[in-house]
Amino acid sequence: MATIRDVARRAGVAPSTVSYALSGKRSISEDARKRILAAITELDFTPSVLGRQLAHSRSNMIGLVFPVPETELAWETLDFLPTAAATLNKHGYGLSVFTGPMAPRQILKLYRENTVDGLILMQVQTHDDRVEILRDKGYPLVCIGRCANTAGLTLVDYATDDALFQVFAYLVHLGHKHVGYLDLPHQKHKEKLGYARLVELGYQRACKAFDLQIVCEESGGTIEEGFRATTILLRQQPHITAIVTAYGIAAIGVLRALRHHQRRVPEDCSLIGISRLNLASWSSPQLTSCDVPLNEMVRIGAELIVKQLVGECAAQQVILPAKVICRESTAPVPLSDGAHLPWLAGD
Amino acid sequence: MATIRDVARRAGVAPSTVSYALSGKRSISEDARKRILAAITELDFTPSVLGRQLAHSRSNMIGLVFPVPETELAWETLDFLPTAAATLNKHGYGLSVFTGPMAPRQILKLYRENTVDGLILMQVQTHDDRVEILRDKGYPLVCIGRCANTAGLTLVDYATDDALFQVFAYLVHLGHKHVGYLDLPHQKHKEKLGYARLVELGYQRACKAFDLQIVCEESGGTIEEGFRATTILLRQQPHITAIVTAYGIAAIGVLRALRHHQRRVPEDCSLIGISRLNLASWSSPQLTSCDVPLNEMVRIGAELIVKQLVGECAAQQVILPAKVICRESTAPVPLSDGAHLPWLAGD
DNA sequence: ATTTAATGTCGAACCGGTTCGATTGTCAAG
DNA sequence: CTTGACAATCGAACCGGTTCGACATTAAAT
Repeated sequence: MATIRDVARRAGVAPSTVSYALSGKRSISEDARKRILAAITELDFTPSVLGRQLAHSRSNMIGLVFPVPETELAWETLDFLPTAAATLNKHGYGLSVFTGPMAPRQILKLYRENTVDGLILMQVQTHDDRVEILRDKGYPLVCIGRCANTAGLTLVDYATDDALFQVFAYLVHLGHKHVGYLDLPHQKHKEKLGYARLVELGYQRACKAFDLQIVCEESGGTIEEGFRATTILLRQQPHITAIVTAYGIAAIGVLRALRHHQRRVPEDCSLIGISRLNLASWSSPQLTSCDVPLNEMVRIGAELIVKQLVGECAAQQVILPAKVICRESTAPVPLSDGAHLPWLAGD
Repeated sequence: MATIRDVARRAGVAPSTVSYALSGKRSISEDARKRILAAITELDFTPSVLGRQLAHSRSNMIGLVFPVPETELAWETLDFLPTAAATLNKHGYGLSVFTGPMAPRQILKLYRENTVDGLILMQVQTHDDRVEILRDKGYPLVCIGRCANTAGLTLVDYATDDALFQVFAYLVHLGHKHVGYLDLPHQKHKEKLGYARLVELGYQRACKAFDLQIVCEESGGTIEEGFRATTILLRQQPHITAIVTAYGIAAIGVLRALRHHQRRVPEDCSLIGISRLNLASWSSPQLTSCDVPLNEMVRIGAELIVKQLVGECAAQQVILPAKVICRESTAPVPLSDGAHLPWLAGD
């Protein structure tokens, strides 16, 4: 493979001249430029990125770090990955994917050994060591999600709290009074995912604002858990006319449980929550929900990390607004006395 | 940031000695090793990967190339991406994601400028320029999927042809006679996806082997297309008791269309095909299908590309076997005369 | 005519590890 | 007492671009 020195020799100039001809950082005579371009073509020269990287001590790589999902399928979609790749490529950066639970020192190492120039960090926790350390060192960083102390951080998040509030508001608007709520599991709360904290906040705001009879049951983030929790809810309070879940894929389990217990959705029972777009629109019936725009969030995150590296912006915090998207899983509270539902016949 | 020369000075040895101490490629006295390790700790030294990369002319990066899906949601899942990342990391390589339609020269450039040491290429077409060129140059490459001429290639694929055959065999086994088939659209055939060719092969094998009345309709790979095609199939041949689709997400559209036309699945009409695991198990009813083990395929692909780079293996071709996974969307052909189906009442 | 400025080019140092050949020291075999 | 083999270490070259300071040439300003 030809090097810049080969090109220089062939064109009868110094290597530095070739470099300047390519980068345009100094002016070059038309004559020299022509000879250099010819030499490049003849030698089929492609500059290696490795030399540049070493000279600049930069890898031009952005890392995207996200932990392994609890269950293999819990990621409703990962389409934000190609989105991130495309966005970064557009700006001359590459996307390097890191997965699995990474200790803070492993993440630090990525910067120190120049594996990446910056990171996009997902699944940020309320108190996140990784964020603390990186902020401390001043390494370029964009968080997807919020931690407790966001001072000086660049982050992109979704108004999850407002989403949950809106979900309840929408049910109230439809006339529902008896609502089942699939709470996030204790374990999640303990892990203190930023997400979980916001869900809790929105829930409590809704409880205060609306006069609803809410029954609660903890549910993990799997189909099975959604099924189990729904079954318990229905046993506990057969009168519920709507179920709220903040944990995307568990909604599938809720749908199954409702069907299994002969509740039609949405005629007998509405289902609403927070989910990913494709999960909501692939299921039958399609789910009315606040769709988390993870794709858009990561796209913005990618833009922000690039801006940070170019140094053209201070810390920014972008919170995307929540909005209920009406699909097929919600309806006004049933007017019927529920006579066709055998378990309510005795009422 | 401390360099290897700083460490050497501090430990009172030559830089090369430090390098050897770290790599173990030459023996080092216990005394020197101790001093070097101490110096590393004191200086908080982390070797930069950039120097090593330049010295070796290797980036230790593997690229994963896959085209943009035709519609934004056509990727039922991308969970093979974290899988690939984890597998490669385990072997000391990084995963770099490339997306969008890449011309052969762009891909060539990735190697020439040392952006990647090897590639995993997805969505391989029957006649694929990219593959031809890379094979020609002898660059390390693993294909996910098959092209026509696989000589000298390392690839991982799924026995898609056999999958399609088994799908029909299973329907025959259940006693079905009138089957609707959602064919891949012409456009796809023209693009000559390796996948499409195998589907066609399996379909024709099944047509020959079984005595089935098959009605065919082309369908794109979207929910809407699946819905549209199914509607046409039902109009064309109301007697069909089963539908086969090879295009994952279109199955969702089929389910919707069947419900819309008052066909219960699987009581009135079975649905079966080829799909991704999570698509099949998230839908209601869960789909009986041959699950494409894309995750496993990519994992194996990652292992193979590493082996290729280490040089410890010749070209290998791995074809994962197909198997029908019975879920909820298939049943024996209905014995009833279909009297409850108004459009068959006149029969 | 002389200073000043701008343009074009070169050479060398540098980025941070890696590796080869040479050198020195030590111990055992001849 | 040599000679040979092996262990431990050093110095220098190298990987392939980038960039700074110096220098030469030419054009514009005084």
